[in-house]
Amino acid sequence: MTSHSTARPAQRTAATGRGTRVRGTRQAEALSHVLADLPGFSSAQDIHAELRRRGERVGLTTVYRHLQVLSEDGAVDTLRDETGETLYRRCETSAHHHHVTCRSCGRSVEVEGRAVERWAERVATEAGFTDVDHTVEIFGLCPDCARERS
Amino acid sequence: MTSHSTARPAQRTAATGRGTRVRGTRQAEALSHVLADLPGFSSAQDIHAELRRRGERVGLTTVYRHLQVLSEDGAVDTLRDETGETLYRRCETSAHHHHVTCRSCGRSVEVEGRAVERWAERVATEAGFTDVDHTVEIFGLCPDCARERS
DNA sequence: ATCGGTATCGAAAACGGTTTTCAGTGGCTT
DNA sequence: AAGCCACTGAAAACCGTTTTCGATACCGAT
Ligand SMILES: [Mn+2]
Ligand SMILES: [Mn+2]
Ligand SMILES: [Zn+2]
Ligand SMILES: [Zn+2]
Repeated sequence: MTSHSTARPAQRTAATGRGTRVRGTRQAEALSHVLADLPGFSSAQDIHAELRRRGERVGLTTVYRHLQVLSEDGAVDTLRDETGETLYRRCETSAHHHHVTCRSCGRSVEVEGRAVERWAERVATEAGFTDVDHTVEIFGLCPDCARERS
Repeated sequence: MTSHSTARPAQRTAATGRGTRVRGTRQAEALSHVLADLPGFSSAQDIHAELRRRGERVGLTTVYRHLQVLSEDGAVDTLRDETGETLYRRCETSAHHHHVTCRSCGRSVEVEGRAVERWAERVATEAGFTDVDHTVEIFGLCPDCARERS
């Protein structure tokens, strides 16, 4: 994916004053650009490192704070890697979906499937559970990493 | 860890014909009993607390160590809750499976389903990924907790 | 421009689960 | 009895993340 997603619904900040968060500040803008460029899931610390590489001066605390808000707003997806570290990636759709993620480089593809949604709902109901929710993550080697490994 | 690459002769507990693995020590035995009694996923600290409640003197470090080994051996299942804490539960089958877990009390049911296995494999393959793996967790309210809540 | 109020920043400290360290203990074999 | 060595556990380290709190940036009002 190329950068510059432009056509973003835009957060009325400078426009209407009392704006929603994110955007508006130099730090939020810089973070937004990095997120638009990173192709896969990255840790907060990796994102912070990328900001510094670009010459942006943003505190790690600020990175964490923005990622948390973006995550709550559904603008970024999160997942935990095997070490327990939280990884972030810009979200491309507002619909419920899951990810196929490369365990080597973090690149990921958003996928959806009624099959797994139905299955989750069914087995939970059969077990007598209500208010059902689920987490599904698929990991593998992306084409590039698989090629590089052979 | 004390690896020592050489095969560990620590299998002598089995030599006494006592049964499955990890055993032999007072601590391992006590942990085994607690795991057998706990009906759902519990944190290492909860398990440690339960041991103390029963009057067993076992160090928290030892609890972590045994749980890690049991987990690697497939004798206990693990999952991470929303706070990132690792939860443990005795595993009842050696076959690949998933869990429907109560987000209120931790009680859980083991389930399996070819539908979700096939779906995961399919979407990953369609995305060009290889060496595919997946994690699936279903959460909800168990009958008891649902009743209690209304 | 100046002032004041408020949202945001960020370095440093705190937090909390987990792992590592390392001196001691105790079970087994000889 | 002696020795080997896996096992133990209190204390410290680890490390990602959150909290604290004084500093700074932003903005409207004067
Ligand atoms: Mn997404
Ligand atoms: Mn499965
Ligand atoms: Zn890759
Ligand atoms: Zn329950």
